[in-house]
Amino acid sequence: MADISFRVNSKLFVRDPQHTDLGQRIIKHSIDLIDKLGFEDFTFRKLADQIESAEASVYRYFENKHRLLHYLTAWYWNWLNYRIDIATNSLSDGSLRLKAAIKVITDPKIEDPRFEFVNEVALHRIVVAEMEKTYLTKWVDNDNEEGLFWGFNSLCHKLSGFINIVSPGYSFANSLASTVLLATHQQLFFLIHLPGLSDMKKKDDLSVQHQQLQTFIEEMVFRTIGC
Amino acid sequence: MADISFRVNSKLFVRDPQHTDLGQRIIKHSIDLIDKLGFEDFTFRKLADQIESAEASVYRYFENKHRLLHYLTAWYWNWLNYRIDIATNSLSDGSLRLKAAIKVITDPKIEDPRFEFVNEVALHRIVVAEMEKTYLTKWVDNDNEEGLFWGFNSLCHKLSGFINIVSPGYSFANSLASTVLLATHQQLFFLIHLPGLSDMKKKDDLSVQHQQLQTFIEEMVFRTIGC
DNA sequence: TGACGGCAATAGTATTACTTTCAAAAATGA
DNA sequence: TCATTTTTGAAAGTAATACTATTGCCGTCA
Repeated sequence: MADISFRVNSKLFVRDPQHTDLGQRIIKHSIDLIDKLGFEDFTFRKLADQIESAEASVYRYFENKHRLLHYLTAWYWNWLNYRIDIATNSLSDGSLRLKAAIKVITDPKIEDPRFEFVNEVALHRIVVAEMEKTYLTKWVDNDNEEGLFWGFNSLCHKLSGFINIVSPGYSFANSLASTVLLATHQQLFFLIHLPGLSDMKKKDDLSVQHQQLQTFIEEMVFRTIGC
Repeated sequence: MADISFRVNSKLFVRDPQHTDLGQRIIKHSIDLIDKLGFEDFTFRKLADQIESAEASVYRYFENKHRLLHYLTAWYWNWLNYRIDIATNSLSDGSLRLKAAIKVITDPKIEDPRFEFVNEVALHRIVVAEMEKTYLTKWVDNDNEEGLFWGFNSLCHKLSGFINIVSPGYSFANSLASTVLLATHQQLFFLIHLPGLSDMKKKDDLSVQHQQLQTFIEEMVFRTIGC
């Protein structure tokens, strides 16, 4: 198996967690713990207990828990970006590429054996439930200057690039792309917690839900840009 | 001037703030303070200092600051709902009604003299910056059971009702409506803080920005539902 | 051997969200 | 108008949290 890892913005961490045993345990167990407790109830103390280390040791890898959330979501966006590359690089037709990208974004997430210490299924749940908290803060402008949103930005621009190839005259490719990325995850949140805000149904099984989601998003994109 | 007020879910407060002097001061100054400090840095202690009252007194009106945010956002959604009613009740054509509703949602917000102790311009900024925090919590399921999202739900269903009149066969009216309501506010956030995610430009003046926003949303809705 | 990086352990700080208690003030109502 | 009830203010207290600071140990590598 190829030994791959994403280059994430070094501002996201104090010390790169990918290169040490403790760092990898921090990533792995923080995903499990945030998924289990929710981000608010998650603390570095609880994480340290879980990995049988000390609170101060976690702070040597991440400045605070907010930056750790940044790191995890950035990793997720990079992962989607990478999977879109794989799914689209053999396709030459613009519409097919856009369609393939939407499929990667809306498909149910399964574990990716290429990344050992990341549970992608749990991480996807975290992104659905907590992602907006990366930017709904008073630090958003500073965080953006430091490039902490590079992963999301980059994915967004990949999508808007695809959109503009299919429909060069469309004026709102970035807005549509960001709306689509957010809506995809928000609709999954609504489906579970606020079902009146979505048309997908809880009772349907996962694959049916995601099929409906894909249809909703695909129709919205292709009709909006005029195809 | 007509003395009107919205009936909000009584679970939103401990004691109805609309009926007492202290309650009205809490509403007025909490809007100003949250707008100024952001929701995280806003505390009942600071609010009490501002209105020259006591922290415990504020707790007699709202169980906690999270419920106060619920109250303010619910008020905002009710306000939009009410203004959509006014803007559409003379229109009989479905497309025109939908268009008018979108205009109310995307138009710049100005102060509404019908509501004395609410600064709608500041409240709109709060909704743009903090709204998602009403449901991105571990209490979301309980809050939903208690009907705390009734205001947003109701607005969403009004919009999806309009959508279904224009296009009865469209299957995702609720999802499209919720996506539109969120996207409208999120794009305004991006425009200010993460401009790479939107196509509206900071340098444009307010009315141009909102004109672009309206065009973006209107195109998205009408093309998606097939008109 | 010894300098150094990495880690554990402990204690400590400032802030926050919220509660409790009690007395004073204001509104109410007979 | 006077007694009663309700509402408010003031002050203190509690538990949890996010984060910091310090110290000293252990293993590695020059």
